[in-house]
Amino acid sequence: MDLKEYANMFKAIGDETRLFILKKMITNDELCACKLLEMVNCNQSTLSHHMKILTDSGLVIARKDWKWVHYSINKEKVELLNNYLK
Amino acid sequence: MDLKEYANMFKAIGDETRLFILKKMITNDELCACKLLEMVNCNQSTLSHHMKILTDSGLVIARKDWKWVHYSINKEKVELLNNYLK
DNA sequence: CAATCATATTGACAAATGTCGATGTGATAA
DNA sequence: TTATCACATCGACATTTGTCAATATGATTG
Repeated sequence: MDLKEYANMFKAIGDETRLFILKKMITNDELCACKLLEMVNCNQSTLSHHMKILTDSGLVIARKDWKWVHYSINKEKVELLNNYLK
Repeated sequence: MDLKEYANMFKAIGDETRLFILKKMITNDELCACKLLEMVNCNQSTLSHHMKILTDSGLVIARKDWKWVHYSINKEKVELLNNYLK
């Protein structure tokens, strides 16, 4: 975990929609894409794009189950982020 | 402090150069622009631009003294950021 | 097989971003 | 006054970003 990766994680949540999603995921354990789509007020492809950025950053984990994808927080990475500016 | 402001703070440090600067400022109390310029490996106007983004976000405070501008962490805001994802 | 479902990918676009050189500003010094 | 200093602003540019409609994928169901 170097500076670049941290910057990338901060960038991932430096967007209102994605920060909203991450907040929801903190209190919801797991959420599938369709549930998120109801909450988020954007296009399905846009949501998919946002989720890719969040998972690529490492902050979010995607778990495929049947036809659904369940997203959850990567607690370890969020913890690292919370401690990085101390 | 609403979602938008938080997203904006995260975005401010979602850039490698600016995250580097903020990290330096955590361990250095106050730094003037010219000191930062030595550390950062970018153009003076570029640095000025980055500092504006950091101060606009609220994470950094600028104090003008003679011809120098001294930048320092806004501890309160950084603390809020550290607690936002819990 | 064809149809449906949840999600991903593609292509396109306007808007935002990071960067630089050049210039402006406002204060101090000679 | 002119020159210098520290920093900000402007103008330009290539790159990245967020967004959507359309289409693709891959698994399930009829």
